[in-house]
Amino acid sequence: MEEQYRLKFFEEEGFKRKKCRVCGQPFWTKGEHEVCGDAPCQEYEFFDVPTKAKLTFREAKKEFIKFFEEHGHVPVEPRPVVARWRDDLFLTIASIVVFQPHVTKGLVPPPANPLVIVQPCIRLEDIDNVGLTLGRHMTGFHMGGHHAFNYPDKEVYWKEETVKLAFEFFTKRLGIPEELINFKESWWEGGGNAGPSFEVTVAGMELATLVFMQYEVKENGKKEYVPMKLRVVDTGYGIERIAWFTQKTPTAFHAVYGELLREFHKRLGVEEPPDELLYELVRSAGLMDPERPETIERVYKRASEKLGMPVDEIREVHGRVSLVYQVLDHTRTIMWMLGDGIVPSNVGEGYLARLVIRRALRALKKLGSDVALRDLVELQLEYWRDEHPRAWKNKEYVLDAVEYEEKKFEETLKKGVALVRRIIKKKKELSVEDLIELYDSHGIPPDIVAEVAAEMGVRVEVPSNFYALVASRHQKRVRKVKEAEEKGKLPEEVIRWAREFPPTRRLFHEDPYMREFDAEVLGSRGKYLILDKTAFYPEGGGQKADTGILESGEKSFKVVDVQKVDDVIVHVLDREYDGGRVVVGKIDWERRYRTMRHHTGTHLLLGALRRVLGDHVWQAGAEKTPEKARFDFTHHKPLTKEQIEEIERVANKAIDERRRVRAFTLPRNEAEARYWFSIYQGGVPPSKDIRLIEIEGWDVEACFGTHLANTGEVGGLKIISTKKIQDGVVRVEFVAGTRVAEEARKLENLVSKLSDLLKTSPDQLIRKAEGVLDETKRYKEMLSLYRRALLEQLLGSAKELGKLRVLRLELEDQELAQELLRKLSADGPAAVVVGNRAELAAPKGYDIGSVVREVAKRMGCKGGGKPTRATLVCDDIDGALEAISERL
RNA sequence: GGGCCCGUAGCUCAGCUGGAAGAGCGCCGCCCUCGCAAGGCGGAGGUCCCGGGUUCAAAUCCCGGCGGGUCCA
Repeated sequence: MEEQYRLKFFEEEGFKRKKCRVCGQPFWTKGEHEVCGDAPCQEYEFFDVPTKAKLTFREAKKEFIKFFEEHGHVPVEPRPVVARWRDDLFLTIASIVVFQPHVTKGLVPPPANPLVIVQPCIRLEDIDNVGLTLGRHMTGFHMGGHHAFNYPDKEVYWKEETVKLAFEFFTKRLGIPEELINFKESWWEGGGNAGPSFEVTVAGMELATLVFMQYEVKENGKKEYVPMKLRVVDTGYGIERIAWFTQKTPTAFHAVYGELLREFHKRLGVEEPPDELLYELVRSAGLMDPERPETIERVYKRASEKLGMPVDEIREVHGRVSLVYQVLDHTRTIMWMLGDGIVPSNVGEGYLARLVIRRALRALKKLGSDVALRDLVELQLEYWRDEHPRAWKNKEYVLDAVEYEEKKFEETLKKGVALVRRIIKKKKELSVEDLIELYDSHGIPPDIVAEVAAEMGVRVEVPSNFYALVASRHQKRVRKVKEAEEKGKLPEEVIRWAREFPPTRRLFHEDPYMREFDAEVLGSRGKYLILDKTAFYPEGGGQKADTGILESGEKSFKVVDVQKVDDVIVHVLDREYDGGRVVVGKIDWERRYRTMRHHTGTHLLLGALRRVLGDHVWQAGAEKTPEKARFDFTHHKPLTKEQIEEIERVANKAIDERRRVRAFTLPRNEAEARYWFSIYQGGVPPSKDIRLIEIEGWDVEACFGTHLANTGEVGGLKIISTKKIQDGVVRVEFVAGTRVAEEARKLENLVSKLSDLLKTSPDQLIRKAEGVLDETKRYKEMLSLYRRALLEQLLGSAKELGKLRVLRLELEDQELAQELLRKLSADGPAAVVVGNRAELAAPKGYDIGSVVREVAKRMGCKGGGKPTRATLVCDDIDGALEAISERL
C-alpha cells in the first residue's frame, strides 16, 4: 500500500515520510515537525505563516484558475448546485460530480483535458456546526478542481504531476514556505469509485485533497476493487480556505464576506466581538464538536484564562456571533439553491432548500431579530451579483420563494405554539414522546417548545440525542420493498431475446408524418415482432406507443403496443405472428397525430410557463396521450386564475406565430454548452449524442418523441385543469387541436344538462342555482318550525306502559324522534318507536342499556346501550317493550 | 419515495376507551350606556372531508380515496 504514495517527486525534492505523532497517519514533508498538519492534530496556526499576498475570495478564485491555465488546463464553466444530470445525488457536492457518471464512465469525452474548474458546492452534513466552528464548516463553498482524464490510449498526467502542481501552486504562487506543506496519505471512496489520495495540509488547515480515482468498487457480499480503464485525477482545493489562509482574518467568514459581514452584524443587531477573542477561539475550532458540549467548554475555559474574560461572557458572545455567521452562510446557500431553480418543497432537493431556509429562520429567531430573511438574501444577491449571474437573473423568484417560505414557517410555528399550549394545559407536562411528535409531525423544533413551556412554568428537558430519537422513529417500521414496477412492459425473456438484434431504423424520427411503410421481419417470438425499420413509435419520454396494423400477404395483425429495448423496437401484436418475411405497416394516424399535437404542445407550454412564471419551472413529470396532455412542474405557489389565463394566452400566441419545430442531434458537450441544462427536462439520456427538439426562439429540450413541423399545427391549446399535486409541484392538464372542440362540447353538455335539471337556460343558471340554495335554506327553517309545532301535539299521544312512557311515531324523522325522546325521558324512562325500532332513554339512576341488552338477548332481538340511552330492534317490539317495562 | 399528524359551526379547536353534536372568538337581537368599549340575557349557524365496511348504534373502530401539514432519504 505504501508504494501507492511513494513518488519520485518526493525523493527528488527531499521529502521525508513520517507518521503523525497524534493520529498515526503517514505523511510526506520537507519540514522537521512530527504532526500531520491537519486539525485536530494541530491547532490553526496559519495566522503566523507568511504568504505572498492577501487574496480576497474573488482573487483567490482568479489566481487558482490562472495558475492552472498557465500550466495547460482549460477553464470550464461551473454547473448548477443542483445535480440535475445525476439521479443518485440532489446537490453538487464536489467538482468531480460535474463529470459523473458520463465522463468518468468513458461514455462522453470531457469538455477539455486537462481542465480547471471552480465549482460552487453544497454539503449539508455538517450544517449543525456551521457558525460555531467559525468557518471550518460551511454549507456552501467553492471547490477548485484541476482534473485529468487518463484513457488507455491517452495519458495526460497522474500522481507525480498532480502533486508537483499542488506544491508549486502553494509555494511559488501563494508563497507558503515549502517546509510547512504536508502531503498526508489517505484513501478516498465515493460514487462507486475509489483510489489513494493526498490531503494537502498546512499549519492546521487542509487546503486541498488530491484524489487518484483508479478503482471501481463492486459490492457483492464483500468489497472488491476493480482497476478502471479510465483513471481520473480528481482534486479539490478549498477556495474559501485559501482566501482565509492568505488574509489571516479571525474567521473564514471575514475573508469570504468582507463588508457584508459588517452589514449583517448591523442588521442583526449583534456587536462584532474583539478580534483577540475570535483569534483565541478559532485556533481551537478544530477541537470543537457541537455534539459534545464539553469540548467547546474546554476552549472557552482556556480563552478565559488567557484573556481574563469570564467564561459566561465568552459563551454568550460566541453563541451570538456564531448565529450571525450561520445566517451569513445559509443565506448564500439559499441564494445558490433557489437561483439554480430549486423550488422548496417536502420532497427531494426541494426539502433540502426548505431545511436550510428554516435553519436560517430559526437562527434569526434565536437572535430575536425581526429582520426579514428575504432582505438578507437580497443583500447576498447584490453582493455576489457578478459571481453568480444566474441567481441574479432569477432574483425575483428567489426573493419571492424565500418570502413565501418565511410566511409558511411563521404559520407552522403559530399553529405549533398553540398546540404546545393545549397539550400543557391538558397534561400539565411534556414527555419526550410529545417533543418528538411535535417536531416530527408538526415541525416545531424542541428549543421553541421548551421556550413556550417555560412561559407556562413547565420545565422541559430536551435530550441531547433528540435528533437521533427522531431518526430511530423513522426506522421503526421497515416496510417490505414494493415489487419493482414493471419496468419495460415486456417479459424478461423477450427483453433478452430482443437484445440480440441490431438497432431498428427509426422511420418515425426520419419522417414523423409517415403513416405507412414496408419493412422486413428480422424475427418473431410469439406475438412479439422485430423489424429492420419501423414508423411505429415505442412508448417513451411520456409519449404513448402507436397502435395500428401490420399486413403480410393476406394476413393482418393488430399492433397493440410498441416497446423499446435499448435501440431495438419490439412490436406487440394481438396474436402470434405467422406471416411472411415482409410486412406493410399502417399506424393509427388520428391517434398519433393527436398525440403529436399534445407533445409539441407540451414543449410549447413549458416555454410559456418559464416566460410567465420564471426559470425555476422544471418538468416534474409528463404524459401525452391522444386525449390530453398532463404536465407536472416545479413552482412554489398555486397558480392564480390570472396566471393560468396568461399562460394559455402566451402558448396560443406561439401557435399563431407559426414557429418552426426542428429535431436534430448534437454531441452532449456541445448541446450542454449551447443550451445549458434546461434541455434535460424529462431526465438525462445516457448517451453520447443528444437528440434535441427546438421550437425556434421558444424552447429546446432533449426528447425522443415525435413532433409537428410547425407550432401552427398544434391548432390551439386549452388548459382544462390545474392543481397542486404536492408542495412545490403544480399539475396542468390541457388539450390541443381538434380536442379543444371536443372538450368545449363536453363542457357545453354539462351546462345544458345542469340547465335542464334546474329547468332554466344556461345564462340564467347561476341565478337559478342561488335561488334553489336560498329556497332550501328557507325550507330548512320552516321544517324546524313544523317540528316544534308537531312536537307539542305528539307528546300528548304518549302511552304509559308501566313505568315506561311509549310513543309511536309514524314519521321517519330521526331529528323529531330525538327531540321527543329528550322531552319524554326528562323525568322517567321513555321509548320512541318507529317501525320495528325503538330508541330508549332514561334519567340518571336507571340502567336502561343493561335491561335492553338482556331482553334483546332473551327474545332474539338486537339491541344495547348505556345506562341513559339505548336502541332496540325487534320484530315483536311491543312484547319487548312490555318486558322492558316490567324489569325497570 | 417513505413515515407521522390533521380534516367537526364563519375562525381556532374540544369530543375520538362506539351510546342524545360542544367551547371560545365572531355574527344577530335585547338589557345596561348620552355614545363606544366592556358586561348581562337570548338566538341563528353543522352532508362531523368523501365513499365503503363492522355494529342494535359510528364524528369516534377498519379499509379506500381526496385535501392540508410535517419529518426523513
